[in-house]
Amino acid sequence: MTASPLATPRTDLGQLGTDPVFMLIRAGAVGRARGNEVLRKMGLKTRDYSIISTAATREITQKELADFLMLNPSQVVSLVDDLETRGLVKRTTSPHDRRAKIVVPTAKGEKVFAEARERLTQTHEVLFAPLSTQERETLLRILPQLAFPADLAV
Amino acid sequence: MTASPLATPRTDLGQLGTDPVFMLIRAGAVGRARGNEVLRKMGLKTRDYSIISTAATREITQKELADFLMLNPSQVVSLVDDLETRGLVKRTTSPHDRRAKIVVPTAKGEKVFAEARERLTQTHEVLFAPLSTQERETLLRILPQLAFPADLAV
DNA sequence: TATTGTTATACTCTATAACTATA
DNA sequence: TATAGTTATAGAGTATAACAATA
Repeated sequence: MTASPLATPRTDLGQLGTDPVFMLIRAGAVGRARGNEVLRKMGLKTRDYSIISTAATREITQKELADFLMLNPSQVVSLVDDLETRGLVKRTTSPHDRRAKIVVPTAKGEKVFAEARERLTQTHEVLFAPLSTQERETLLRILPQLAFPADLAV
Repeated sequence: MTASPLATPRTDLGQLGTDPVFMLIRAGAVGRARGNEVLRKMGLKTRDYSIISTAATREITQKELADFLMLNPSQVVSLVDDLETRGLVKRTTSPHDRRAKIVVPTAKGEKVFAEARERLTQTHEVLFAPLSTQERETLLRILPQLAFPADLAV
């Protein structure tokens, strides 16, 4: 058999191997790849999941989704269009601001969300298997500070 | 003034706010955005930096770069083409395998790398400012395991 | 006047297939 | 036969500008 492409870097990572941002990006890419893989048979991508998941647990407008998920507003439009066509979410006009559209999951969307969430949680077991319980706790405490920096936007 | 788009999520993150992979992706995106911002005046992106940085500290072929950076081989071709045109790297044929091209930084490339590295290190000071010394150490110990999983490729 | 969502459009990034030269 | 690099091309993702409705 041929060696894993990841085996070599593991022994000699070079300068980037000490760059925390590079590793955050790569770790995220690994996780996203696994997520897309496991969601594919549901016809979803992690991007879709991020919309449904947020809409299912928070009242949120498209503008807020764009900020939260670091997407362009026009991207949110087409993502929500697609999810709406598939009957997973619907748009409702905000009672406080008739310009804003609140994205709400349908009953079907809730089911899909629950299943997708379950599948993704299983991938986490694998992804974070190398970490001790304490390391996982530390990571969960650290990440929000890096993912949502207090100082202004990105 | 208007509130930061990141202020709201900070108070109520919804379900994704507890998803470690989502936060890895977002933290990486925040870091990359800051990196691109600070490298822009050098005419570089973090993608270019990742090539130069690795070539400057390791003997590496284009194929290995593709695996290490999770890029398509054809992407590496055009990235290296561009860097070579700008006189920052050159290609040399591997003495062990005449198919393989080793990417080597030029003297100019070394200088650019050193300056870029300095600039990026400064952004890290800001990005990781919220973390204690111990948290930073833990993070640096954890990340390689997530970024370079032992089990096969992505 | 400014903002949300929308549309159209351009731009960048990524993936696929076919080719060459080497192995 | 298989692999590294290359090329051409298609597809997916992202960014920009203009507009209508609303604030």
